Amino acid sequence: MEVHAHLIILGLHQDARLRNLVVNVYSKCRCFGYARKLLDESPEPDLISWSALISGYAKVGTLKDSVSVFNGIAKADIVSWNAVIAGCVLLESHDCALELFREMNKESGVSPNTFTLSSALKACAGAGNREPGRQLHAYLIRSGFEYNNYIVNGLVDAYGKCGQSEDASRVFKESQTSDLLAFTSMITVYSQDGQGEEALKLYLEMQSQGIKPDAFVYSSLFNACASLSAYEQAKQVHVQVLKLGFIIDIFAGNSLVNSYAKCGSIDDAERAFREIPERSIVSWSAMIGGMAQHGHGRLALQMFNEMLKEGVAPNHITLVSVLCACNHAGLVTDAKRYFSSMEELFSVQPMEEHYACMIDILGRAGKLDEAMELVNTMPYEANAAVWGALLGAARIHKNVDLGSKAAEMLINLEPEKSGTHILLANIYASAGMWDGVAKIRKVMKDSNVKKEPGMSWMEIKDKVHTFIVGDRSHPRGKEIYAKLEELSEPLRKAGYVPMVETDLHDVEEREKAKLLYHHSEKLAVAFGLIATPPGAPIRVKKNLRICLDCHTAIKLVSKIASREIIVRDINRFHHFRDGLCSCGDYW
DNA sequence: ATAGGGTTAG
Repeated sequence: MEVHAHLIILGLHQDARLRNLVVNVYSKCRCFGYARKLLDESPEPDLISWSALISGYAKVGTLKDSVSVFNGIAKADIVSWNAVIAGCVLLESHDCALELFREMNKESGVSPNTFTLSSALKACAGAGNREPGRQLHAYLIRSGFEYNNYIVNGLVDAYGKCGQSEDASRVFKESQTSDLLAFTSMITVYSQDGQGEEALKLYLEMQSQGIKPDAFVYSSLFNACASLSAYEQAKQVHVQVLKLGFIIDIFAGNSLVNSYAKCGSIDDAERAFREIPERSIVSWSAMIGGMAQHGHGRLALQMFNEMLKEGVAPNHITLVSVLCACNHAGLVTDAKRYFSSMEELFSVQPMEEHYACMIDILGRAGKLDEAMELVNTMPYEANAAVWGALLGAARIHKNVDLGSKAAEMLINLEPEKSGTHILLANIYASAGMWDGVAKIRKVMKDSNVKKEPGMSWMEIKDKVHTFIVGDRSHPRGKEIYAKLEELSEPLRKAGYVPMVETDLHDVEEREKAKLLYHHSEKLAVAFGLIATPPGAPIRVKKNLRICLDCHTAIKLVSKIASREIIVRDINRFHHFRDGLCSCGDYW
């Protein structure tokens, strides 16, 4: 403003070039009123000034003004097109950005450059369901922009966010880039796609090329460790960060908290949490969610209260975690209180997820009527999560009617999932309805639905050991089976009786008992006993829900062998210690 | 003058 005043005094404000410069200064200083007025009055406004104004409006969040300035330009040049498209992306109007991009290509006669394409790719990534597409990708190759770092990064990111990790990886490999951001994008794609091993491998390759990682890389890496449940790996990466002298930033810090929690160490998670200098709502949610998964319901609620005391407002995710904490700890009354007052106290309207969680809580606790009432009165159509919760409740409380109804709905919604059939078969079996079991077996055979094989993992140093039921291919297989044999007598004395569940495999009863004793989680625990020093905790991960028989057996093993055994199954953590499990047999 | 990567649940 002072500059403008000065120019007026000097009588120079009529000079077109100076005028435009002043407009730019105004735009940068976010004095858009002045900038626009000067431009409107200007006899020869230049495109540079208009573009600065377009982008300035977007940066303060007023897309309408940004677009209207753009629309007012008689003949837009490349920079003004780029500015308005980037503005749309910045404000997450991805479809608007792509629409403008199309219009530019078709009607304007202006050709896109790397700036335009970079924004267009980011719009594809943001829209999520719109992959870069053959046309755009082909254009990039034709135009020779293919190996530009911004473009490589944009393509990798867009393919990744659209769930096409193979395309992302192909682009990345072909580009042979050594750009930090492209590496980060590729590592992120792998870690979000559940390919933790690949993420860690690429991180090593990046280091061997002498590329210095930053906090962005580490937040993705910790996520990779979380998805692998790789405690030792997480620790190693954490040590590297500390050695590099980074003060962990908030994203990497949150990621680390989550990672330690998902790797089975809630204590390490809490230490990492306490070390975050400015904890955000994400930090608190991660910590509360972690405690919930570990079955520490009361502690999670304490944490939630501590958060409220510090004046941090919960969001919808925090409240899902809070309800989850109540669920895993069987705190029905608390859950009801939080659920019914969340809107009033925290201004968070209950969403589908909160309803699903509440229905799960009621169902598990055996309040099936209350659960159904909530299903019928909630403002949403019951989705797979809701029917899944009801099916689980029906299994626990042996309710055949509810179980078959829920299963029917689930099979319609997710026909490809085998778990539904299996759970329903379990319900029929526990009610002695063997013809029902046989019918399901036939349906599964006819529709080609295969039971997902149960698998368990155990990490020692930086090697992951995989186990499948009855598998003898592990290098120490003989010792593992010997260990199980050795345990069978003390187990029997402690009261263990094999619970031959209805298995959908066509095997003889005797075979079943043998298979049961060699379930993947039992193999992993036995391996843990022989491969780790006495007294060390044993951490196992399973891809499915832990089976009832294994749950009973591992409780007893924890006492017989004086070991803490931590099993992360598909839903939660089980901490076995001294003959008991943290889930209180409620899972 | 206009462009790139990361965190929490189910």
